[in-house]
Amino acid sequence: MDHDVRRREIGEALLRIAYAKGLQAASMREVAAEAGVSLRLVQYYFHTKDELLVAGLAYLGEQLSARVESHIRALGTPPTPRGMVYGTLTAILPTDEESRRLTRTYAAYYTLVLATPGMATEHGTAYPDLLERFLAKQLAAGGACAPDESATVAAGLLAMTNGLGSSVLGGQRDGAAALAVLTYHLDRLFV
Amino acid sequence: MDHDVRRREIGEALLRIAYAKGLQAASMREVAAEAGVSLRLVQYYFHTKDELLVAGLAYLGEQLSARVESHIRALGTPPTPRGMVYGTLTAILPTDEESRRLTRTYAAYYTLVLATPGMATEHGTAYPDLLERFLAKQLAAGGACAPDESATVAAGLLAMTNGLGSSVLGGQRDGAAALAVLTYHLDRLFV
DNA sequence: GTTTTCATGGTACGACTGTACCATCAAGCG
DNA sequence: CGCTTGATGGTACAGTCGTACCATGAAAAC
Repeated sequence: MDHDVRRREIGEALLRIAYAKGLQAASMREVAAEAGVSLRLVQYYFHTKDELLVAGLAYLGEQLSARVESHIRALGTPPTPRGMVYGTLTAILPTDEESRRLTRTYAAYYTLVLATPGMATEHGTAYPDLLERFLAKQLAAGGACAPDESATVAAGLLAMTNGLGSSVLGGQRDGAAALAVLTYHLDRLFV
Repeated sequence: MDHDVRRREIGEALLRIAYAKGLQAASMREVAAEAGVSLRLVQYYFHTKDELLVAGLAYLGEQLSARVESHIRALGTPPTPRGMVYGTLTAILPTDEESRRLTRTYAAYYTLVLATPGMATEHGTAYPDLLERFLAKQLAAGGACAPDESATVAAGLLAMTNGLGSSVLGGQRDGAAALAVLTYHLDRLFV
């Protein structure tokens, strides 16, 4: 069987466990059972647990960026700057099943990433920075703020979205309420 | 020796470990060593590990709210609504040693709280909600926004602050940059 | 056809983990 | 004085963890 396919299957099993029970519940044996393979196979395709965890984070990053892209693309043509910003931020806000899955799984990785310096930087999670620059460009293009302030506004907006996502995951409010808060602030920006 | 004092000592040891190495590194033995007591004593004062973790979270919550209060009080009299908002939000942004300690330790608890439904609600962390209402009142009093929008603005502001805090902890930017983003948005609100 | 390589299974090992159990010592109380 | 109660120490137990080791079958290479 194809190596990459197998690795992905096992990686997805890890992400399912991380989503449902958190990373601390993700032992090698648990992942093997979830993927329907033997413990030895998990060891075979990922020599060590760290390798498995890192691969899982990479898969998750792929899925997240794919979701953002498809969300923007679904806005139809031509996408206005306002639509780009709206589409990007709503893509990473846990409002539907998929985004809830992605954000919650990412949250499961959060403490691990914090406790492991260099995990985010080395393994494909410079993504927030990229997103922020993209947002800044769209904000400036849309005339939502002065060009020299776009970076600041973008940073604030992305941080707000992440913070709202956390509050949704924590049960403080539901996705609709979070979306309302976000759109209120977006509407204030775009005239 | 006083029971409460002992419990607090051990709880603080737990928080130190959570801050430095994350909660997953906080075993009973590790906590005992950090507190300079025997494993048996940790068991004696906290019958189970869950009890210890919950107590640690409670201590952390105390410290966080104490920090917010003292930060507001340090603004001098009379505190303006703008000062209240500014003081509250900068208190929970990791800009100095103490706030970095508090937020990072809280972040260590984050996944545990998410994975344990009812942990936040049952054990003294309805705090975000309280904070949000307080902010909303100050925003309305300060004329920063229409009274019927103050809840939305407060929610957005608190979410932004939390998101900025996450980015600081994740190494995406430093505390000063986060503070700059926050003050920019606050200045836009208060005339 | 033999041999090497790859993929897979099973299992054992040592190091942890949380918790339970037993012993000891001091203090207070009858 | 004797006895109970609270505080502490040490340690054992059962389970789980990541990882290493050995075996086997199948396919491919020579």
